[in-house]
Amino acid sequence: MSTPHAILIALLEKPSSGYDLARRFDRAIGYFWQATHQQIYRELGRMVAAGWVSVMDDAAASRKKVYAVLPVGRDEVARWVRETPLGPNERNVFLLKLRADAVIGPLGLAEQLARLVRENRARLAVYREIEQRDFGAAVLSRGQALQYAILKAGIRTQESWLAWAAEVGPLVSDASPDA
Amino acid sequence: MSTPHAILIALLEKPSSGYDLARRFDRAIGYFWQATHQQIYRELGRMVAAGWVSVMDDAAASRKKVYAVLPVGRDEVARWVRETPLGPNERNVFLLKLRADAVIGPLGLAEQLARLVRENRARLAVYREIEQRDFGAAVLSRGQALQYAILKAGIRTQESWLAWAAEVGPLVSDASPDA
DNA sequence: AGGCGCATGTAATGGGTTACATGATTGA
DNA sequence: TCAATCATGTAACCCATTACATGCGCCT
Repeated sequence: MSTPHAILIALLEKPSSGYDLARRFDRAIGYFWQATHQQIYRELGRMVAAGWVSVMDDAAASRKKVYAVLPVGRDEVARWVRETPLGPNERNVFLLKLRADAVIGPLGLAEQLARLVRENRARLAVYREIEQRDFGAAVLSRGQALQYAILKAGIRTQESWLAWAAEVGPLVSDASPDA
Repeated sequence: MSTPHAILIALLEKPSSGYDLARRFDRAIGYFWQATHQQIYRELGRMVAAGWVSVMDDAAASRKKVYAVLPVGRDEVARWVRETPLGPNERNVFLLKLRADAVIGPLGLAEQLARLVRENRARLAVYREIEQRDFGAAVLSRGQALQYAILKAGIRTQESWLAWAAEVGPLVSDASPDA
């Protein structure tokens, strides 16, 4: 999932301490992208060394260090979003890139989305074939019914994601809306 | 995800060689549960040592080793399905357990499914609150629209999974259908 | 005075990923 | 005979997970 970039993006949204980051990753953020506080502290250390983020002692809470993304780190996020190809099945990574796109201007995600859509459509077609071939019978045994249920989980997931993708498409389209 | 148990269950469905297992994990199976051939060979070695599976040279293809699950391994699968609690967000692990349930009799998954349903309903409620609180405005900026899209991905996922769970419920219910 | 939550870290383990390696079979 | 696929493995690295550790501040 690329923990460092997930952290960078979270810091772009709001500069935070390691502790606060850990809490954010425990809450809403953590449903898609997970990181423990140990990973967070380790990556923060590395990223400070790399010059991607800065550290400052919090004025209010004495023993708190607030991390913020430096321009170099911002560029690194943009580079990662643009250049790192998405594996199949990496929808949550795409969501992470969307988050980056929401914070720092448009990054041209249309092509990557289109690719995901193509792959997921293809997978859905495969599932549909299996469905017709293996589960066409009127009566299924318990085992078959369960295997069918597993397949249906896949089918539903694909369909629901594709419907979502159709909605987001316009938001990441490179062409201006009314050109 | 527990690679060893994923392999055991795949072997229960069909005794295979390491190579064939790797191919199965590359295809349909691998959409939910992934394992490279190196992991597979390592785990097969361990499980043979543990007495969970047996090895036999394939009669047809000379240099092929066919692995099959022994009774002890079968019991281990049943134990794992029953006793290992599901973390939140481990829906694919539940699917893996369903596959085990499909191969070796009913294993009493109703309770675990009910728990997942409760958790996912709660999460959906949280998302709905965020939706109303943060995205009620008529006009959203580009960034807000994208953040909303990310939230909607979560909402859709929850809804679609809950609909699926409602369908599977009867299949794993412990009570007999018409008692 | 003691316990709990805050806040930051270190250390060790185990598993996943990648690269490397070998030999046998099949088809062009 | 050359390349590609089959089939099995070893080795090294990196990362995630778990456990351990420390000290401050607040509340009772």
